[in-house]
Amino acid sequence: MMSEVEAKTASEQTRARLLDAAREVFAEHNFQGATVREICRRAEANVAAVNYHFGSKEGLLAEALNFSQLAALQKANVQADECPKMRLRMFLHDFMLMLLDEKNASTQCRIMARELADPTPALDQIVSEAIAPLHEFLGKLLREIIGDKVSEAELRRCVYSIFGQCQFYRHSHPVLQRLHPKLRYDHKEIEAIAEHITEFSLAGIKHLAKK
Amino acid sequence: MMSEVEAKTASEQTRARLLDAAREVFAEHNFQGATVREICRRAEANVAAVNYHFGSKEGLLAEALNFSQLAALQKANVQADECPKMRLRMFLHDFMLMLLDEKNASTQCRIMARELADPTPALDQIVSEAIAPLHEFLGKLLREIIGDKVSEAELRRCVYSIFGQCQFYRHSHPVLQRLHPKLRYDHKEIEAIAEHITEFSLAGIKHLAKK
DNA sequence: TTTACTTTCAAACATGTGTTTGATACAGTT
DNA sequence: AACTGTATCAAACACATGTTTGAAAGTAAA
Repeated sequence: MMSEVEAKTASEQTRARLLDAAREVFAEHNFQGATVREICRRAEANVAAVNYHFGSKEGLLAEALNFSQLAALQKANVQADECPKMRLRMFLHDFMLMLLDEKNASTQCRIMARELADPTPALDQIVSEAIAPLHEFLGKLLREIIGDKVSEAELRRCVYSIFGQCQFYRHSHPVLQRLHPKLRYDHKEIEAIAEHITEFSLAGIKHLAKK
Repeated sequence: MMSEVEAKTASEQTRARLLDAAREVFAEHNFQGATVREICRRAEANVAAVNYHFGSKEGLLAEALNFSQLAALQKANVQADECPKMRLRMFLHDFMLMLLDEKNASTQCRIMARELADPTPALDQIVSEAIAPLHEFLGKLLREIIGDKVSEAELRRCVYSIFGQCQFYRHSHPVLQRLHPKLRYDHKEIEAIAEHITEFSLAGIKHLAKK
């Protein structure tokens, strides 16, 4: 995930530290709940630093967003020399790892999840830069599997069905933890989840294709 | 959905007005974002009323939660004289109506969705009183369809797959609105969604059962 | 070194928050 | 009518928030 603190000047370093800290705090609390003071405390910067470098708390959030990992995932998938079903399996595997692996930089996903629940102006940016391309990507992939018999509206609902299953494990994590306290999102569990979603969804898709 | 303002004494009426207003405001903002002053303004009560009648903002939230509609839905479904597949279809239809119909009292669902994103002590109550029974209900229903060949863990993932699809339309509503501004959750659309989830999921379940 | 500019800092500002207070109005009982 | 416990109210309290300010420290070119 690479931290950003490798810049040059002292000013650039504080900027980078602020961005790192902001990603952490925005991932832990929603926009309203995250405080500038907490971010600055973790970045070891003065409270005024956020407004000096980013204009406002909102400006900081906008710059803290980073979708490069998500874009890379899609690019690698498109370039992979595999059949559509296999690419769906690969995508769900990589996507769920990104979504659930705690050691990884899923901070971006967490921030996005919080924006869904309580939108700020940043959601427009997230939708146009990250979610819309992602939905288009999966739509095209499903179209390769499903053929031309299925309407555009039905295809879209299949995309929703898949992302819905994926996001459930992130959104409902607080609930699942209470229902099954032993639950841990380790590598093995994540792969089992991805495999389940793949099988479940492929069956659903095929059924709709031949109906 | 029946408002609660039909009580006896003046004190009970303000209590009821406060609860109604609280459900509205908690549904619109998350717990932190909802302000006592806004609730009291809508209830046409004094700011001190919340603490007088409910002890605190948290106490108000705890009393504002109400899962009777959800429980009634399950009870009716269990008592229905239909085959399991048909009961799944009925459940998803009713559940999605409850989840998405804006005219209906989906305020409870909205509050629950907000608690998922940013848990407060009320989430424990929500999980034990509403979500755990709901998951158990759907688990039993799926077991009737899927038979005994599938492990408990796989069955649970099927439950997750279904609820994931359902919740997606609520959680991601802000996103879907931006992606497809013409989208409206009218009765017809909700029924189409429920039908899609039913077909998609039944295919997924059957596939896992015979694997 | 001097100068001009950028960056940091402690403090203050303005506002919004949940909660408390003490007085006042109201209800029902005697 | 007088009394008593309850409910309402405006005001204040205590605290947290994002942001601004003006001075101090730092930086780099002349």
